[in-house]
Amino acid sequence: MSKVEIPRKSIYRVSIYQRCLQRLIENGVETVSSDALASAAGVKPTQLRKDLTYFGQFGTRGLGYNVNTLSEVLNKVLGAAGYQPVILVGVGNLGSALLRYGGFNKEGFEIVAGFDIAPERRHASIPVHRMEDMGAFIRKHQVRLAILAVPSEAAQHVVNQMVDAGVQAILNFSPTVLQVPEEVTVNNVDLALELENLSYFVREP
Amino acid sequence: MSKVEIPRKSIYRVSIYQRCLQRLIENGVETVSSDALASAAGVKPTQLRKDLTYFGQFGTRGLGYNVNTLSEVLNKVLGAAGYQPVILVGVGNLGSALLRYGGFNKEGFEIVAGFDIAPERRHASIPVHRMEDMGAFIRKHQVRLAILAVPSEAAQHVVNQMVDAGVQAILNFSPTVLQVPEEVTVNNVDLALELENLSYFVREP
DNA sequence: AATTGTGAATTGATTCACAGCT
DNA sequence: AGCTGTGAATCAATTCACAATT
Repeated sequence: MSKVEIPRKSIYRVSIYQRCLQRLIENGVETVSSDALASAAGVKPTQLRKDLTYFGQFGTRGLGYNVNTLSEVLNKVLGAAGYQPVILVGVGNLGSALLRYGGFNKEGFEIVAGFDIAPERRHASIPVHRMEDMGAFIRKHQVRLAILAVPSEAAQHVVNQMVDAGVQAILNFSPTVLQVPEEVTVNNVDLALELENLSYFVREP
Repeated sequence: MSKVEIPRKSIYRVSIYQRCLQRLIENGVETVSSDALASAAGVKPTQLRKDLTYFGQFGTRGLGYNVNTLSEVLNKVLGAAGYQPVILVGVGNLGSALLRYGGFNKEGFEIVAGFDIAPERRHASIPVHRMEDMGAFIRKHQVRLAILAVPSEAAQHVVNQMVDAGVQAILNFSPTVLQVPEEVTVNNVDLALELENLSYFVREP
């Protein structure tokens, strides 16, 4: 078993490196040193190198990394190679704001459906279904990834249904701590909390 | 100098504790143990206690914490006591989605104005001004907190202006690494990255 | 000469274990 | 008896320092 336990933070940073590489490709750059790439990503070069060693050796000593090769490798590592259907559950204030913001629909991701207790909350670009149909939909379309934006009270209940139906990863915008089995991954994004947190750092003149 | 260097993660968690306390208050609970509060917040009780010691001693041995007292203390600690005017810069796709989502306007925060290069992007609830007027506005209204949702290319430039004018903390939704002087705090929220990151954890059946 | 890859050292965060109050 | 507060121990992440490679 090669479970060497890769730190979650490393995986996070790999996504950042990936984005920087994309920009380099656009600019026609062919080779990049750990030094240059790290500074673009806002980390120390040793950290970048250490992060990469979790996945293999991709550089050439004395030279650096081939931008295209590295980008392809990281793509594979991140599993971003294939297509991922995504559902968005909770099409209220925040949910529909997230839909309107198109940023999720890129590079292999597609929000294929919304779900809400009040599905008349219709949305131009994607169909919004009734909550009761979520489980069946997940199973039918083999959805593995879900965005959750329901009120806190409903969150845990909805998550249980999702997980039962086969969802493996959840991007959670509801301000609650979710209980999930350990094979399911949750990324929490708590917008109000982020703002609140900042006010600690605002000090008087 | 009492700079004991409080870990940023602790401050983060304090915001979470605060939210759990709020719920307890609503339910009329008067006292809570570190054990109970920690499990509500999804952390270990020792961690909660350790976090609190950075700010003082608020509990009664053998009993627990008084919910009201603790909540007030944490409020003060987080600087959330007063009123904070907030500006939102970049009223495009994401920016206006964030405005529509009302979640920021609570507990002492108020989004007082938006700024955009194309200010005709008018928005029902708040005035959207021209970008050139941002600096003056920040100075005039003593704005210390800003939400940034401009395209990556523009982000650093806008941030420089903000910081010059006196902004001390930025909630950054632009997918870029921002360069700021060390007295300025940035919280990054990169929605696309969060989703991309999750796909690493989605494994085949 | 430049730059990667990595074991060792360091720094930081979490958890333990228990003394100290109530 | 119950629960907090905390120094000491452990665990995890980062950074250093340098050998290996082109």
